[in-house]
Amino acid sequence: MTVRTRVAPSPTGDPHLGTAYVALFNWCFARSQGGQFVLRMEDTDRARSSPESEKAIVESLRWLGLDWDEGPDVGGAAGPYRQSERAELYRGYAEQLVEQGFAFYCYRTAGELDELREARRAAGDSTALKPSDLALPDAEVERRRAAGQPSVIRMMVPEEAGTCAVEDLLRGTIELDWSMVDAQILLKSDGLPTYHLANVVDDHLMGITHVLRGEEWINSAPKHKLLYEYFGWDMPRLCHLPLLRNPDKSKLSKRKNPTSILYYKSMGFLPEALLNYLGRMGWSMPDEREKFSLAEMLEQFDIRRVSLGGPVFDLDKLRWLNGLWIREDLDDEQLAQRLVDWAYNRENLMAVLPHARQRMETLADFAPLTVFLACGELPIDADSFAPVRGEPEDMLRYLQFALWRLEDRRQWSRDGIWNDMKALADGLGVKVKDFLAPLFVAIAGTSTSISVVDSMAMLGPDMTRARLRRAIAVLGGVSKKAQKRLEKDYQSLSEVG
RNA sequence: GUCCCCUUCGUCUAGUGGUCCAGGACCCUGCCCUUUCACGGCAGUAACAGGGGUUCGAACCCCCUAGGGGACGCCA
Repeated sequence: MTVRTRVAPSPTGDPHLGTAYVALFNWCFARSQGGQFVLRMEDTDRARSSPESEKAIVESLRWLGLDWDEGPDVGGAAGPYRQSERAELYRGYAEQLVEQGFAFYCYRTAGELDELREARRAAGDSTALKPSDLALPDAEVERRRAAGQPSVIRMMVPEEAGTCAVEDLLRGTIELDWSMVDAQILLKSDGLPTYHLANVVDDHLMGITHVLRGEEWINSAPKHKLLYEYFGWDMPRLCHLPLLRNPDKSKLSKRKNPTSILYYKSMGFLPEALLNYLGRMGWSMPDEREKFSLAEMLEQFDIRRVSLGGPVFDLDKLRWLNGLWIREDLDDEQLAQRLVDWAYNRENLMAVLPHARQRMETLADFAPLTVFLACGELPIDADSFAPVRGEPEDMLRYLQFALWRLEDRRQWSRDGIWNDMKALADGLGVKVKDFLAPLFVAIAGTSTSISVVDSMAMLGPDMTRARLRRAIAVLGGVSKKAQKRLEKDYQSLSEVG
């Protein structure tokens, strides 16, 4: 058997906890059955693919202690992404389906699609567009083709009433209504495949027998089943895992919770403990023990012990578990080494020193100056902002705008951050110095510190965003109403900029 | 709105018809240990979403309702 995890680089390049979670269960499942576990880099979307984000994911999984087998190299399976090669590969398969009558070219425009969906929705139907909805008169198709309008390849789907039965390892048979299944685009107008096509083609070429993926994919299973039938290929067995949740039960998301593995690393969590904790999400040891290594989990692994309710990611419990690992599994020698590797390494010191040295009169000045770089959450409260001049309302605005801007930032670099902050200050018509003042407190815990922009660059995207979020909360937060107004201001600011 | 999935303490969970007036862990509270804090030890608060069935018997099986979540993209 061969089990794979698709790893999808996020636009910001942060390796997501959910990816590690699914990878862990795929790993355990494959290994416990004596099978192969392979990775498939998912970057059919041009905007998401970058060597950096691929590297970040791969390194995070390695850091956690998950290893994988080298799968067959299907146009760059886990190695560097080779877009042109893969584009050709999928185009071939898409065109094959067109020839066989299982797919068709579609010249509809985005505006037309919106209208069609709106009409269906208004009628109380599902918004799934069927081949007949999308059809155009031959003459019109010919006209658009001649005019050089872009086209996509869509798959044929059943239009009559009925259901599609999908087998799930944990849930048994799931019946999905065909009315919900639209004529999915397989090949985009830029020539690249969508997930659905790439997923099916890759899995077949890689000889995948089992797919463990997030619950969010249940609804697209009929499309995948259909594609396997069209191609005449064997379909892998499916298993949908529950989704990790925010404290409010919604799908774990960056906006509400730090989700990057790198964040937890910089918060000082041990990889063993983080992996252990993920293994406790929706899964339990037969003897209910809380602390276990990956090897121990593998020893006892049984996919049927997965519980289906979406588990809420609880930082308190993770902290407790991490403490257990530190106390019970590391002697002083090992703990010292972990500390050095984590924060007090040469590379980190060399990065801060240029900023710290001007402010140092004794060596002892170094630690107080830089503590904020080596601690998770800053001990700040509303009073911490007292030295900052200006209205609390303005401070909140600055912090919120900075946060929004940095949430969109893809490349995390000192200069990029600086440009963002400068642009915001200019847009607001305030001095950069005043704009940055509350940020100092949020990031470093004090209004007198080394360059806040450099600090943010060193702390990394997730730690920076987390601190900004916390500062906003500490200052009383932004009410729903205020947020709406801020969003509007922010929008108009961005448009001008 | 339509479809799908899910539902045991605040949170993570054990539990697959009787051994459950529901067990463990985090959190919280109290006590002990201790020069402080923490660790550790002990104790306590706290849940089967609701309603109908099936059965001698239901947290466990079936149905309905409610709640939560997900999907409905030229994102994955």
